[in-house]
Amino acid sequence: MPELPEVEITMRTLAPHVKNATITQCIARTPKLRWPIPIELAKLCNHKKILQLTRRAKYLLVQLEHQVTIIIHLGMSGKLKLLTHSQSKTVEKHDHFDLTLDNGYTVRLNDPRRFGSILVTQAKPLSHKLLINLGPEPLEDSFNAEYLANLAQNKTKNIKNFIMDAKIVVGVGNIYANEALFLSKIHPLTPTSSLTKAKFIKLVQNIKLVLKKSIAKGGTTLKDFADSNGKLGYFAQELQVYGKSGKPCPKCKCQIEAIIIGQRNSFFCKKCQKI
DNA sequence: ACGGCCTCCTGACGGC
DNA sequence: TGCCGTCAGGAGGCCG
Repeated sequence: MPELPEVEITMRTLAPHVKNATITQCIARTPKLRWPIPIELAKLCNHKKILQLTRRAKYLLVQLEHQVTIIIHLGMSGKLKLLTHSQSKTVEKHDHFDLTLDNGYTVRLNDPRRFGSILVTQAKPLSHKLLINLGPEPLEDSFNAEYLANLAQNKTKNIKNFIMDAKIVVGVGNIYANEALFLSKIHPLTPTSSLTKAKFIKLVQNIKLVLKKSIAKGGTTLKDFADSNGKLGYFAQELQVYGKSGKPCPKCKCQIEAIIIGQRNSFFCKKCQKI
């Protein structure tokens, strides 16, 4: 299930197959995912050429000619499948939405939990209300220690929720937040404002590191993620603390602990990660 | 303005 | 074997 690396991999594997293709049909089999699938979507998209597939945070942007953009979010369980037209005749459970292309392919959204979304806009996609208030991309230079330290002043909340806040920085989901904090030797409950500049430098480095490593490993993390070609990712093998409660810390061998922070499972080593 | 809690939904898994 | 409770990778919205 998609965190940023999964969405990035989906974009990279899909882009070459959809770029310059023309949409011949939009099929919505489910009226509502997280939000209703816009009624006007087919009318806006049919017979338009796909200029580009890009990503902002965990949103995929299918940019069409004439200033139309389809905004796709995979939620917690969404996958985009790339199918040939003959493969696309078999519709499986939770196949909610199709883009049929004139080049022989169909892009299909399968999303068991239906937390994903399909939206469309005729304005600049980055000014869409879901995108306009997002923080910087974690892998871009504008996300750096100085930026983070500046925002951290007077912030009472804990560092884990802080880095998972999309207004601060996008794309740091629960898994990668846990991993980056472990590598930075920062306890997840540390009050944000009490971190030193040196810790922010480490933290930013490690957020970038875990995301890049995960992307390089074919994206992914957990058991049921597959990219749009159905290939599984291998980052799960690299996890140091996520999901490892009771197991020995890879550095000091004492037991990894699990606590709930902001309703999310959090894993850390209390010896290595100090407040 | 902000932080924290709730919620949408299905499937997988563990325990009895 | 099967039923039930619990938990899951996201994130907008609402409440205090």
